[in-house]
Amino acid sequence: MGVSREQAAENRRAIVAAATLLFRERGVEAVGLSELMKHAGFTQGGFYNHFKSKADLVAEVLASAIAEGNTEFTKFVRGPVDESTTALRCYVDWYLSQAHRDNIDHGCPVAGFVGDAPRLGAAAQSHFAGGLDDQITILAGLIAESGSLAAQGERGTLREQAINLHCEMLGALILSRSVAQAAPTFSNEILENVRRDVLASLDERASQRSKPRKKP
Amino acid sequence: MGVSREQAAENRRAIVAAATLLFRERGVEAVGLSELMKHAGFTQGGFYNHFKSKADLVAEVLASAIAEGNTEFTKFVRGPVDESTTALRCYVDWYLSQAHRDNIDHGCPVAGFVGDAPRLGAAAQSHFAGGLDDQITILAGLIAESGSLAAQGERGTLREQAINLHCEMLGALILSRSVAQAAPTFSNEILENVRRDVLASLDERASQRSKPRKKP
DNA sequence: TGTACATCAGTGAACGCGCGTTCACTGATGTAC
DNA sequence: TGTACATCAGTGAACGCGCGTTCACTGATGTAC
Repeated sequence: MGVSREQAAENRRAIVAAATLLFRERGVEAVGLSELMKHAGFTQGGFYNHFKSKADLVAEVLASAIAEGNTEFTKFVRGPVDESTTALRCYVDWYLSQAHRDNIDHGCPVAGFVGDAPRLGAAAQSHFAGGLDDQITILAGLIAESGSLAAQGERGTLREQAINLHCEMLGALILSRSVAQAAPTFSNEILENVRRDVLASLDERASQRSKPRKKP
Repeated sequence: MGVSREQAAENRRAIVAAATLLFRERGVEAVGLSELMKHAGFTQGGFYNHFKSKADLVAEVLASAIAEGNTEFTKFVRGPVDESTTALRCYVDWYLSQAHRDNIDHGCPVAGFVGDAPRLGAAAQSHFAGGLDDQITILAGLIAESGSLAAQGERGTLREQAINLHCEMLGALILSRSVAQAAPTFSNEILENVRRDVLASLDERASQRSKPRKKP
C-alpha cells in the first residue's frame, strides 16, 4: 500500500514478534504463514517482502529470542540484589517458578524451543546451540559471584558446575510443562522439589566452601 | 485382501511399531498417515480399519512406548549386577551414554516424546504423565537398593531425590540431543559432565550414609 | 465334511482443507531533475 | 519547491502439494447350516 522505510522495518519486527509468540506456544511446524501474518496484522502475501522463506524466519526468530532471553538473564547479574540473598538464588527462584512455567511466551528461550530444536534447520540450530552455551556462561558467572562454587576438584570446574545446574533446572522446567495440563499437581511437585534441592545444594556448598574433604 | 484375525492383529502391531519409530525420529506432527502406512507395509486406506483417528494412534503409541520403556528400565533393577557396582550406577551410565542419545528409536520414552508432550491430546498426555511417574518410582527403587540415598532430611524423601535426579539426567539427555547436529562436541560435553557429576554425587552420598551432618 | 454367505482387513482413488510459495497488481514513499 | 517516475511494502487470488479422512470395492477368512 506504500509505506515508509521505518514503517516497513517496524512491520518486519511485528512479524518476528508474532512468530516468536506463536512458535513458542504451539511449535514451529504447527504455525502456518497465513495465520502468522494475520496475527501480525497483515495478509499472507507480504511475508516474502521480508523473508526468503519460512526457514529464514525461523532462524531469525531463534536468534532474536535467544538474544532477548539472555539479555533478560544478564539482569540477574547486574541488577541490585537484596543483601540477604544472591543473584544466583534469585535466578533459580525465578527459573523454577510457576510463573515461568506458565508464561511460555517469554522466559528461557532454550526451554521454549528445545522441543523444536532437533528438527530445526542448520542455521536455526546453530543459534540455538550458541544460546545454550551463552546461558551456561551466564550461569557460571552467577555461581562464581554467589560464592556457591563447590570446592575445586569436588564438582568440577565452574563451567562444569554450570552445565550440571542448568540441566537439572531445564529438565525440571520442561517436565513440569510437559504434564501441566494432564497432571497439574505433579507438575508443581516437580518444580518445587527441584527448586528446594537446588537451593539446598547452594546453601551446602556455600557453607562448605574452603574446607574441602577428601574422598575415602 | 482377506486376512486372518491373528494376521490382522499382527499388522496392527506393525503399524504401532512403525509409528513409534517415526514419531520418535521426527515428531508426531511431521509424520503423515500415508507415509506411516507405507513404512508398515500397507496402503493408506487401511489405517482406519485399526484406528479411529490419528489422535487415537498417538495415544496408543504413547502408552505402548511407555510400557515398553519402563519394562526395559526394570531390567536394571532385576538383572544380575556385578558385585563392584550397583544397578543405579549402570542405569545412570546407560542413560547418559552417547548410545542412548543417538538411538532415539528406543530408550527413554519420556525423553523421546517430551518435545511433543505439550501439544498431545488429553489421552496421550495422560499416558505420558503416568509414564513419567512410573519412571520416578523405578528410579526411587534403584536409589533405595543402591544405598545412595542421602541422609534423611538432607535431600528430601526417596521420591524427591528420584525426581531431582531424573530432571538432571533427562535435561542433560535432551539438551545433548538438541545440539547433537549443530555442535557435536558440546553435545558430548553436556552428557559426560552430567554423568560425572551424578556418579560423583552417588559416591559421596554412599560414603556419607548414616553420618548426617547438621546445617549451621 | 461341504456348500453358501457374512465379515472385515485390505486396496487405492477421491474428498476438502491448509500448507508454503508465487504472482500480477496497487499506490504511497522516496528520488531525480 | 514542483513535477515525473522508480521503488517496493503492501494486497489477495492462485499454484501444486500433502495432509487426515472417507469411500466403493475386493476377496480370503470364518461361520451357519
